[in-house]
Amino acid sequence: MSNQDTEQKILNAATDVFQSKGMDGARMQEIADKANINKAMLHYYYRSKQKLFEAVFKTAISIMAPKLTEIIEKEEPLFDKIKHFTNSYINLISKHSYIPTFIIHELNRNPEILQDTFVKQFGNSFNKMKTQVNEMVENGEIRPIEPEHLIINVVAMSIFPFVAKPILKAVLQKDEADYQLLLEERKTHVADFVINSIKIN
Amino acid sequence: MSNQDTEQKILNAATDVFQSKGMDGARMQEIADKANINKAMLHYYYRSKQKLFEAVFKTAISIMAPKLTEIIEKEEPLFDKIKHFTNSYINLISKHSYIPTFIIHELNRNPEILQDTFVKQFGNSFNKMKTQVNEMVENGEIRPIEPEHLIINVVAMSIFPFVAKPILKAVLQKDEADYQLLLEERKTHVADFVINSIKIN
DNA sequence: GTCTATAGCCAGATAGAC
DNA sequence: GTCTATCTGGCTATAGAC
Repeated sequence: MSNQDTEQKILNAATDVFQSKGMDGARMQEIADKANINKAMLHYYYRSKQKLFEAVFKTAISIMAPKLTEIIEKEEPLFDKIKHFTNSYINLISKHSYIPTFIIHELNRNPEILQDTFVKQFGNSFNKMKTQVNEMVENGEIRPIEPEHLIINVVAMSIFPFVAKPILKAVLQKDEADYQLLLEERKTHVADFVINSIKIN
Repeated sequence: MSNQDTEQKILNAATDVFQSKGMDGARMQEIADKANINKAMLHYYYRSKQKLFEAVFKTAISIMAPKLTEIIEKEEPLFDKIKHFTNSYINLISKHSYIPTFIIHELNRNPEILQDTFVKQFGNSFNKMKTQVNEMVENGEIRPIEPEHLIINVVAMSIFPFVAKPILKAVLQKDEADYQLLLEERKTHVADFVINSIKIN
């Protein structure tokens, strides 16, 4: 098998295991088993558990971050932006549902692993949206709101149902299919809820 | 020293370590050091790491759950309920800021550890609020909304800023003091935001 | 590049003296 | 109840044959 295939198979297996068990709970043996290769090969390709973890973490950020900056940076009316965001971000997370909890846990363990590049990129995109919101408030087009709170609200309502899935599933007494339905509903519900809150009647 | 004091000292130290490192990342030695006792004593009082962890997890749930059910169960107008919830729940979490991330991570690792009692208690309280919301919608007192989405929204906006603190602090470029200020603002902001969204003008 | 075998370490748990 | 010393198992990592 070619180098690249093996390397990719390892990264895929490592992604599965690290994202569900976390850095500390993950076992190199389990990753090797999932990749159908020998444990020694993991070290041959990635040198150490730490380096393999870093590759997985970096990939996770690179899946979540570009879409986020892309949407809030796009030149379009605020309400459209909000609709696009909730729809495509909830869609994206549905395909990678372990990532948010993984990122949150690992970042709480060790906040330093956040890359500068991501923070700066987001900072720039967010500044544009800040201006957009502030201008609309000044022009009386929407109710007064701090852009920071607005974006936290949108992101929180989009992501939280994924990270709190086990507890929400239990207390709302939903099976897997019902919970998936609820997540689907949120693609439009969250946008409507936010727009209702800030629009002038 | 009395049994109870030692047992409590151990539980406090274990809470610190488990909540910041997680079950897998926690070390019995570190807990012993924090409690200023011998490692063997941990096993004398709690038998195993697993049992000590369960005690910590149970305590964490018992700190978060009663307040939650208490507020949503109280007989009072919906808007007051929302205001009380965001204010006192954000206040409570501020005093135990590691708990939400801890619960979320451990529940994703192993969803079975959720106690039945908590789920049932919450289920009962939530049913009352459900009726309240549905009646207000039918009477045209608030905009149409599914009670489930409403409660997810309120809880998400209250808790998310704590679990995503490292990433939000970085991208919003806030130091610790500024971030605390933002959390303080959310006690009223979240309630206002929600009420604006559902109230009829 | 891929495997087997093993080094070396570290953490949870316990035995046993006091 | 509290300590020291130690057992035991499991895990990362590597040496070395092919």
